[in-house]
Amino acid sequence: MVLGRVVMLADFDYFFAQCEELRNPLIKDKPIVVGVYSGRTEDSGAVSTSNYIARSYGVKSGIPIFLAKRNLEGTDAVFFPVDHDYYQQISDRVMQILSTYASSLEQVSIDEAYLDVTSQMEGNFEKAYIYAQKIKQDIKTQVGLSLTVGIGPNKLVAKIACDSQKPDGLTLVKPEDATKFLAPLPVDRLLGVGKKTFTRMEQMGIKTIEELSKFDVQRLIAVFGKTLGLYFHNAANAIDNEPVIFAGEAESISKIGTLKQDTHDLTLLLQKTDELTEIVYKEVAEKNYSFKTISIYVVNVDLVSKSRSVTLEQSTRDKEVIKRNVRVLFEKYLAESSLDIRRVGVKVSGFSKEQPQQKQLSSFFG
DNA sequence: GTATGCTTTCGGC
DNA sequence: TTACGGCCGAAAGCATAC
Repeated sequence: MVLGRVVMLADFDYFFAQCEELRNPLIKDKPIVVGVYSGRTEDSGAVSTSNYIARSYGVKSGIPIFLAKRNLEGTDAVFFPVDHDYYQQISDRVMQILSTYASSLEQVSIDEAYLDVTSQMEGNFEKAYIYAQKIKQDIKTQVGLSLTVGIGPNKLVAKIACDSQKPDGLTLVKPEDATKFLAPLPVDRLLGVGKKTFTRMEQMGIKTIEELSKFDVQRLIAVFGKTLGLYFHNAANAIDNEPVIFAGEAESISKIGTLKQDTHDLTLLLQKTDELTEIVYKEVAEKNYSFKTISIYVVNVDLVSKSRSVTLEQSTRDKEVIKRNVRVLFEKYLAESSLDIRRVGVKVSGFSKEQPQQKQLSSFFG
């Protein structure tokens, strides 16, 4: 007999800021802001995460640090630069604990993971609620962090359940309630529905997931193609068979940095990207990857970002190949755009573990 | 025509 | 009135392959 799946999404609350609270519990009642400082001026940078007290002042992820300071003027707010190594250590600990509760764990980011607990629950959703409370309590006791859990018959429902109540939340959606739960939500809550698709669906008279679920499949297929059309139809009907599987290594490695001064000068730009390349290369070499695609990333003075990339004929693991291609990409880019540049980045992707492909003599004789 | 792959942009955290 | 990170995968748009 095949059990219906029981899937959880565990998502740690305001993770970076909560880690700072953990390190220094005395600041818990204050607004906390964790930000990335570019080093250009005292307060140049952006907010990465803030606790809920800071959020009540409109201080949220992505806003400039100077704005956060202005909003929090007169409060006893505390500001921290991101300490990624520390957050990673905490993440490793909590993920390790979570993994003991599941048959499989799929980490989606530093603070988020899916758990397949079907066999632990024997398919029983009543048990799952108690089980999730136990997990939350265990993490609270062992590590001291709060998290939000969504439970559903698959990843899709678990994710949306999780989003529905934060922080320190626990939302359970039974299989028989799943379609009812999704019905009133706007279609862009579904993975795969971005701005363009949202607009297209809107024009077709589809705004809610319920409307999408009732829409004729054949017409969906006619508009979006077989794969996407079927996917949308299933998702809207709370059907999702994506397994919870151990997520492999990252698909790309990149490094971005803010320049001391805005510039359009190739030599100055390459000076910076060479530094970034060294760091990227070090990580790629440590992981023993070969890579096939090299990209540059540019943020102009107007804060508009652009990227350019090349894909090589053959994968390589050569640092000089990165530098050569970054140079060529920048030469081209600078000829196209006359704006001064504020930030630059280097990215490699298209990884393989093997040595770079080369014609093997043995194949001649095989 | 549909699927696949590559490039660029978008958006979440 | 200005001022503003870094990283990732998803989405979108196109070209080419099947």
